[in-house]
Amino acid sequence: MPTRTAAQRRAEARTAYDAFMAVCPSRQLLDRISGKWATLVVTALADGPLRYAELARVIAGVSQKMLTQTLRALERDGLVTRTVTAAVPVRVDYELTGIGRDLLVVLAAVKAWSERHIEEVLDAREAYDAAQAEA
Amino acid sequence: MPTRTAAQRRAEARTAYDAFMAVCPSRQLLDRISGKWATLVVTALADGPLRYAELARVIAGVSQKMLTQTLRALERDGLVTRTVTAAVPVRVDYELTGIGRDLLVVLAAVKAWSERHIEEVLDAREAYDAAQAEA
DNA sequence: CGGGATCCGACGGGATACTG
DNA sequence: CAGTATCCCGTCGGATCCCG
Repeated sequence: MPTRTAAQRRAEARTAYDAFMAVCPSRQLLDRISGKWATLVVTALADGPLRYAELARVIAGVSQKMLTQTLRALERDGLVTRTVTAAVPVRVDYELTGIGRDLLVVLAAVKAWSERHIEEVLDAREAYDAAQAEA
Repeated sequence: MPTRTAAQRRAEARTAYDAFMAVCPSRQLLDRISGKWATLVVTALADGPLRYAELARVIAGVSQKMLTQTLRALERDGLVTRTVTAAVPVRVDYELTGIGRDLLVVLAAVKAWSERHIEEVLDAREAYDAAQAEA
């Protein structure tokens, strides 16, 4: 059961969305799409559809619980499609939607940034911790 | 006390960083910078330094605990500087560093994406929930 | 003003076991 | 293969009180 009716939603929609506002739905969305697992899942689907087990392999260390949970949330938000192929055993493919590919561009930049700047951050941490230790 | 020595870190650094790998430090960094509070704090500092109370006001709904915790983490990672001006009462300013401004570009895109696509996502959710309800 | 310290509930998230 | 269900623990995160 949705917490808001479509009419209520449309009324809200007339005001600008601003994630700095506490109750703005765009902040909830920000909470969703930012975050480790969403970022890794979306970027993992960059080169086309993947099966569940393939995703689990690409994203090393993810538990099935978090993988399933994240995929469901992304599917519900219209960012990923879930295609079941009846067979034995069953085959399930996940693929980015149009809007999902749009998000991919943004999230891929975040992931790439982490990988590009991790060394500087590691050095900064070392310096910070050293300064704290002497104090 | 750091969990790795500088020598160990440097040894690791010779291998490429890939956030898809479970133990890669860049995934820890991804975990840090992705996430609601980090994104909001960094983007809030886009137009220059802000005081603690100003940050708390701009980022509506943030508790002091999370604001302080997030600011400390960003400072430790070298993304934000903390400047204390001795006075009564004390004045503390937070400002993005060079690398912090670099991150801002990426995170601002994430925040903007949320605000731009929230309506489509809301519609997708409604459709998804409706489909689930009838099943 | 800019926090630190503490308590506590809620949820994130891993491990394991079971199913169609 | 692709999940679901359950247990369990750690952390997230808010509320409150206190301090320099």
